[in-house]
Amino acid sequence: MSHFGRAGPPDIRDTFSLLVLNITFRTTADDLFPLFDKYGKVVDVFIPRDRRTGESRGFAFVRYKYADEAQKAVEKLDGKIVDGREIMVQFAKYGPNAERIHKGRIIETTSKTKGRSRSRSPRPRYRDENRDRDCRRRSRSRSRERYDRDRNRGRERDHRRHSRSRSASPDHHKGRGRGRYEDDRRSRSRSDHSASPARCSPHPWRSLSPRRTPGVDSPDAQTSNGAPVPKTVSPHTRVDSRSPTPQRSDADE
DNA sequence: GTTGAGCGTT
Repeated sequence: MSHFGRAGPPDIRDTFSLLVLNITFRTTADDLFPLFDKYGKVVDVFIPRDRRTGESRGFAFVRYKYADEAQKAVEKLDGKIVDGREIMVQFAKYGPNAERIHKGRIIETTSKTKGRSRSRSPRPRYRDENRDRDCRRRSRSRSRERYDRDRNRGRERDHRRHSRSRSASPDHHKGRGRGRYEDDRRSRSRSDHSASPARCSPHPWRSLSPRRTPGVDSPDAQTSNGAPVPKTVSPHTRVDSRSPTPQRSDADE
C-alpha cells in the first residue's frame, strides 16, 4: 500500500503516530515522507484509501520514532500549505484497532493480557461506522456548496468561510460519509428487518404527527389531532385547536 | 476531472 515496501502495520508500539488532515486527494505518502522526514525519523507513512476507487481519503498517518520529533513536526508542519492545501498535523488519537493513543503513542495494547481492558473501552472499535452508516451518507460526493461558493465567487467574498477548517461549523453537516463499502449490504440487511428510519429523516416528528387528520372533523371523536392528549391540558387550551389558525399546530413546512 | 469531515492497512 502506502508503505515503503512493508506489509502490514509496522511496529507502532514504539512509534508516535501523527494524523495529517486536510491533505489533497492527490497527495501520496511519498510526497509526505520527505516533508515529515526533515523533522525527525519517520518510520512509516500511511494514507488510508478507499476500497473502491483507491483514492486517498484526504488524510494520512505519519509515524515518528521519537515523540519530540513528532511534536516538532506537528508544530512545524501544522498549517503548512501542501499541494495548495493547508494540512493539519496533530497527534493521532486512535490506533489502527481503536486503541487509545496518548500523544500519538499507543497506551493500550489489544494484543494480549489486555482482554479485560477492552471490556472497559467506553467506545466501540469504530466510532464512526456505527453512527452515520445508516442514514448520513455523504459518499464524499462533490459538495454542492463548492459550486455555490464558486458561483458566488466575485459577488461576495465575505461569504466564504471565515475560519480555518479546523473548527467545523456546528450548522455544517457533520455527516462524514464514512459509508465506504459495507454500508450497502448492511443497509439492505437491515431493510429486511424493518429498520426504523424515523431518526434518519430530517423531520421525523413530521411523519409521527398526522397534523389534523384531514377529512375527520369531529372534535369529540378524537382528541385534537389523534394523538393522546395528556389530561394536563386544560379545556381552555383545547379551544385553541379550533382557532381560526389551527394549521400552525406543530408541523410547519 | 470532481469532493473536504475526520483517525489507519498486511
